[in-house]
Amino acid sequence: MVRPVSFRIEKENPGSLARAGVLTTPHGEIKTPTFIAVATKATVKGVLPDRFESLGVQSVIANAYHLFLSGLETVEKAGGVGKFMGTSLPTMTDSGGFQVFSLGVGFGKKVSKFLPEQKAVEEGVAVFDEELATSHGKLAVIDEEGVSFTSHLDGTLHRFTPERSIELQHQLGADIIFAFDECTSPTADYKYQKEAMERTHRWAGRSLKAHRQNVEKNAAQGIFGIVQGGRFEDLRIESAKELAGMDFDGYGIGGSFSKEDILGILDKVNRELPKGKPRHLLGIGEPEDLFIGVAAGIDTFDCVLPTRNGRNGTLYTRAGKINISGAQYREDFSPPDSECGCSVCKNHTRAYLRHLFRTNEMLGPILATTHNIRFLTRLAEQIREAILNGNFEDFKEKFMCEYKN
RNA sequence: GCGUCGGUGGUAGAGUGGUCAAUUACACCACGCUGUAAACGUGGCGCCCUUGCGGCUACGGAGGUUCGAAUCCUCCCCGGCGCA
Repeated sequence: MVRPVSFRIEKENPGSLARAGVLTTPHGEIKTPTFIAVATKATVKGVLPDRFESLGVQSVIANAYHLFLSGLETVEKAGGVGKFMGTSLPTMTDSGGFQVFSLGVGFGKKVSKFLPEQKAVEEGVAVFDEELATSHGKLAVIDEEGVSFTSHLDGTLHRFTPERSIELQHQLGADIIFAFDECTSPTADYKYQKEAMERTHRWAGRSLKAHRQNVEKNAAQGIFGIVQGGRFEDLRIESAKELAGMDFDGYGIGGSFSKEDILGILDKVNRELPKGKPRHLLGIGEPEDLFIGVAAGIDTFDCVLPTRNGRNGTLYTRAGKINISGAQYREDFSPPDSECGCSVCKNHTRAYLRHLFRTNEMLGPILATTHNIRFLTRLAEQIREAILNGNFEDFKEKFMCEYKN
């Protein structure tokens, strides 16, 4: 049968794993490399859906955990997350695995290890030790079958299993869904990392099976597996090999937290994955990351930074990031980025954006986010062009030379 | 003119004999955010420096009481309110 999601490589870059390609989905093609905008709760915060195309956004990724907690039924009745949002672009949903991590370790960078205790599961009913969870300030506890967690919104108890996550993602109806994985803390020790990775592999198998068994959804949605293994090279390679042996439509690289972490071994991971299938780097997407990722064989990226930074007043420019509320921009009547060409750069000045942020006007975050999104999608477009023209290395060097941060 | 209440750091506003260079908020300055519990968070915010449980100057002004005052007393200046 013809799969709903397929990938075609147009051109490879000699000397690296970089390639330009086309990812085909039921809702159209995605030209890669590209940046996927994050729409966690069915909205790219601050960006009107009817502007996606003019901003070069080819696809958005929503989140099963967040939409499960609010709006699931509505989204399903609306005809899926894309239709609900009012966009005809291809969509993706993340499985919620990352939330297990962020809720499990608490918020912020102060990560701690998960409780490895095996929670008994009887007759498919979750046994949740609330005291155990709350005593550690955590909202989630993991066991072999899945994860029990309390909603960060109202404290209600819920349980995700690979099967459940896939079911939710079927209801959300995105073109591409992700296997349910366990995203570990980057500081987790080898033993736990290995344990979590092996569990993720088992969950990957269950996720895949749950998806393929649903004939209708299997014909309408593609599924990506997620490589784990933390910062350990051998685990990452083992994970890639293991996942490569499963019949996924594409792969996500998860659990990456910094350039120091996964980006250094990314190419080794990607060499183990099927060359002809798309690779998505989950959650990573600073400008420099795009170059590193693409060179290591990544096709698509998603990252909250362009939107979050936009809301918080940080703008991307060719020369690096700037904090627009800085005093030095008070009378800077130049555009955010002189070469960007987006509607914000065409019509507005740094001084105006600064003014909007200082006065707490909602248009400030909106304009900043709009520009940031365009900055990333445009950069990806330029990278794609460079690959097609055979001058990826030159473009990379030129950009990195000017971009400071 | 009499009476009364009040004058604190950019602003508002705590403090009402020592632990006060002075709570807090806002403003201001800087920085950070990487599969979004984030339109959020952290730090700074009198001056000086060899940056220290350091020095100096400060709570309208001048004096005084006291070991010690933003805090008590006296006079002056300024403002609100009331009566003339």
